[in-house]
Amino acid sequence: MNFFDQVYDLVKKIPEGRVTTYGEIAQALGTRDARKVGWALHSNPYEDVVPCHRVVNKNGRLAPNFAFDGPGEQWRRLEQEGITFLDRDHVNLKQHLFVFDSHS
DNA sequence: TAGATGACTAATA
DNA sequence: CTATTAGCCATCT
Repeated sequence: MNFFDQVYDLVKKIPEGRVTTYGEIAQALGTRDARKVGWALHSNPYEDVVPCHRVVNKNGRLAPNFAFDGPGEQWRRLEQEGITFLDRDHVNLKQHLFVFDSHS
């Protein structure tokens, strides 16, 4: 089980209408490097398997909009799941942040 | 092997 | 809130 698979496994566990941060995933995996998480999603997102659109940075800001099918695609998917936004690029973390129980 | 890069975070201004 | 710096570490060249 590589780091990548662990990341994908966790991301797949994020329920609909929820989002989480790179830092949360990193900690849940016993590391502190959120960059690795970002790199994992960038490298092999297992498209249609891993809901990477539910992963945002600590500020609630979406990843670069061009990281998916097209600009605004991440936003469209999230809104469709019931996620509320502060603006076009920021999800309402306060309401939708999902935390893994691995590190309490 | 070394240096640059990056879907990040935290501290500081 | 933004901008800058530093820390982090796998991957790329």
